[in-house]
Amino acid sequence: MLEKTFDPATAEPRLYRQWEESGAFAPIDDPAAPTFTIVIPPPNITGSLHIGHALNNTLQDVLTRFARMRGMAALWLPGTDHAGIATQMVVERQLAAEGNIGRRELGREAFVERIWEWKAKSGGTIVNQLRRLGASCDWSRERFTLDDGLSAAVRKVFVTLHRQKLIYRDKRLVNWDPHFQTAISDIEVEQLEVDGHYWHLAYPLEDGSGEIIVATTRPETMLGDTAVAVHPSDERYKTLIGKCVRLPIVGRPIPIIADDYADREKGSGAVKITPAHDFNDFKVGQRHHLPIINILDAGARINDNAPAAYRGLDRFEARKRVVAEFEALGLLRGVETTRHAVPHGDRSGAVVEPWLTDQWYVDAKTLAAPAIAAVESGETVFEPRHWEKTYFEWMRNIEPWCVSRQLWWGHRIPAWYGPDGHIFVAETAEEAHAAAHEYYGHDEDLRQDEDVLDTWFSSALWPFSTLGWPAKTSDLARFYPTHTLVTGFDIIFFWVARMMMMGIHFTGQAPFQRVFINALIRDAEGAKMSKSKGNVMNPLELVDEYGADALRFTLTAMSGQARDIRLSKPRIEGYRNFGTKLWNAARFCQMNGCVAVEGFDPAGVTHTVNRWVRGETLKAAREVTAALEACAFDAATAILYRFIWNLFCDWFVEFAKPILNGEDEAAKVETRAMAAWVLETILKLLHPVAPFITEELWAQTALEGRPRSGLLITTPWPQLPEAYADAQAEAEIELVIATVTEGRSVRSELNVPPGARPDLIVTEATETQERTLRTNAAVIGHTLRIGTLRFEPAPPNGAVAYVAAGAAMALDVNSLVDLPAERARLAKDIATQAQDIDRTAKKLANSDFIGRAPPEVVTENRERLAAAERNKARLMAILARLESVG
RNA sequence: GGGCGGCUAGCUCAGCUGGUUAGAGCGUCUCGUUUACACCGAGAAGGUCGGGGGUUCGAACCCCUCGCCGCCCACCA
Repeated sequence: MLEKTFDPATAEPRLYRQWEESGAFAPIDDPAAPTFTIVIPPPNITGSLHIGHALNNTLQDVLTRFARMRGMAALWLPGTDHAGIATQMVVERQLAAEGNIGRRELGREAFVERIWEWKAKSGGTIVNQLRRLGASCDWSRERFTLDDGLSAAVRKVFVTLHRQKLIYRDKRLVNWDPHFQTAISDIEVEQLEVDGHYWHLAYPLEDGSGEIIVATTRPETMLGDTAVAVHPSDERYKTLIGKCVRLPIVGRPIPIIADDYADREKGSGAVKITPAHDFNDFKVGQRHHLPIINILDAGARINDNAPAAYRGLDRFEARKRVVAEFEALGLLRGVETTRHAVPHGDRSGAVVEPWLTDQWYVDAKTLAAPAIAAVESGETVFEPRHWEKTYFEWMRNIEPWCVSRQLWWGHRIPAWYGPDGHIFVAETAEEAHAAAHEYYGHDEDLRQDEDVLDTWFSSALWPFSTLGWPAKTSDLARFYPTHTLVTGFDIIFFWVARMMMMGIHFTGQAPFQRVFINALIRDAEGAKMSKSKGNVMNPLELVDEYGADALRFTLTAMSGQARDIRLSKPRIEGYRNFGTKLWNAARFCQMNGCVAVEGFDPAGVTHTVNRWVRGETLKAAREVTAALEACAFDAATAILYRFIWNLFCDWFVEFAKPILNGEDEAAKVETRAMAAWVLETILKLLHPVAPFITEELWAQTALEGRPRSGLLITTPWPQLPEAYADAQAEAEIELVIATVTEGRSVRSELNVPPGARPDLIVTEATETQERTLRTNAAVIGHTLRIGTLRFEPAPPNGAVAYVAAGAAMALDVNSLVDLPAERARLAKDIATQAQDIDRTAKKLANSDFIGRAPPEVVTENRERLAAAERNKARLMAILARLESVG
């Protein structure tokens, strides 16, 4: 016998172990089976499961389980990301906390060794947390972006792209993070609005004939100024073009140049040019062949290119000093406060500096073209579609991707330098040396590039590197391209776009057929969850509190497209209750001997209730299937919820009761078998979203006397024949339900005592309706709690009439009736009908409507009007009689 | 400055290519120990679909416009 409720705490770990040990997570071997592949967005090894992961991975699991049950070779390939900066940060912090020597003192090799040790101990945390959610990943294929295979893939890609001239070394301005002292890519820069100042500085003309005023928010950069630019057609400055100003503090003469970049509307119209520390100025500098004077070191302190007094000063200190000195020189011409955007490193939070260095770049523009085409052609489809715009927008304006990082944790760049600076790019040191030997004609000492690659470089290869590429493995042949990628919009640029580029370039095929972009989870107030706000919801705690299924169902139900999800506990609680409801329905079935019958064919059932529920089950199965195919997760859960609670529990189980307690043995046998069949179908349909409770019920509602032969996780998905639909049964049960629903409403509004069992007298009904009501008398009797069901031309005195699905009937509540309440009820019903008549009649009186609306819509309205008029007349008659009696 | 998404019941959200009386869950109110379930059952109240204009026989849905809210990209003159 089932317990009263499901106990997730004990059942979940047990069930998960069972699944894992059964081998169900691995794709089936059948070469004929179509494949369905999802590669997990690899979580950072430093991470722990947050609610966003919970959503993202739940959806992946739903899709994977769905595909698996449909007989596909379903592979959900898991793994983790080495997360360069994040991991290096964590271990550095740990070193500091333990009072150890720092990274630099420790040395590169020892430090990296230290990270591997840390990874061995803590790197598996998040993966184990995924198990608690029920994630059915094929753990035997788990990968890590820094494992040997993936590292080999990274080297191969780098070398190949270099040979194709799609990776090159270049000296240009990069976004430099002075905190981590590494270059970062454009998209790792976050523009933050901050309060700042706008200083107006006067630069005296060299010939003493006056001055020119420039405005800046970064006065310290003037130490590296090499020109002042004005617009060529700016009358104010025309005569100054070609002259020089003497740069205050520095004393260097710099030219006044004409360039379109200068905006006459902004500031004074003259702009200082610092090619070494501003992206726009850099371009101006190139156009005019200006010297590039770098005044910052890697830590963003002023270097030796500046006057001695400034050397070693922090940039913000230098800023104050420059302003003070201008003021002292009488050259400060004004200060305004402003709010403006300042670039920050997304990891460090430090203000990023444009800085001139040598870095490795990927020619993203070239790689992007086929990646754009793949989405244009529909080879890869974004879901929801509008994200394609975001993708296109970025891809069409893509800039070279800086992939080198001055870090230690990551893929070391496979480039070696000879003594003369010649670069040998090779997959191994041996190959590099061989190439050097050929180049120099003898052996030479080579020095490997110190830098590592951007973490996203290896992530970009994830869909094929994890399947064994560059080797031509059977996995690669079988599971690539993958089917669906489920991820957040925040990494469309970082990850999705780059996987598209690399995937197409190296395999000729886009890595996914479909990219499903899931929503962002916010708290109940709509605020983004963050540790500092203290509004984070820990998914593991929610699993502890409500069970994994409840959390999964909630996240799935709320993952409507293109929308933030506001997660709140009452919602999760509601879905926990839903599980309990199902559990108890199963318990009811069990108590009534509703056990699956071997060889039972629902096609053969004869009882109306059973034919009806068969058709409804078909409908639900069809709709859930379609919804899951389309990633309409919210629709899928809504259908399941309604079918299970509002149809199976509320109506079918109630209808079954009188049958199961009745005398008709044949009907009992049939209904038991049918109830068991519907329940089994429910368990299957619900399994992808709520795997634990369904698997547990599957086991506990085993065939009579025998355990199940297999687990639900690998049980075939319901594929029901269209012939299960039964319009006649549907119409009949509709009448029964209307009879009961309307009758209940009458009882409630007239305050008929719950215990009273009034007779129900049917006064007007078609022959079919009469037959239906007759055959379902027991069912109506039980659900509406009436005495007898009779057919008489007129209701007895004191009976309360109502209309259900066009049939007129009356509840004989006699002395029980509350007259004023009854009058009010009738008046309300009449008003509703009158309103409907009014609206419909108006529509039908419109000749345009008759002429232009489709005929079926017109007919529909005619019928509607007739029905409403009939109903109104009946109700009026009843009211009149009531008045005469009362 | 460019772009995207949203604005529907007290709250959170559904409403497909325009077509009956705009739905659900939660919350609220009334009633209920009917042997699956109080993590339950029955009933009820509650909405001028952000404002305005237009197209149409007909608009929550299509077009224009305005207003808020959120986000992305660009912007350190």
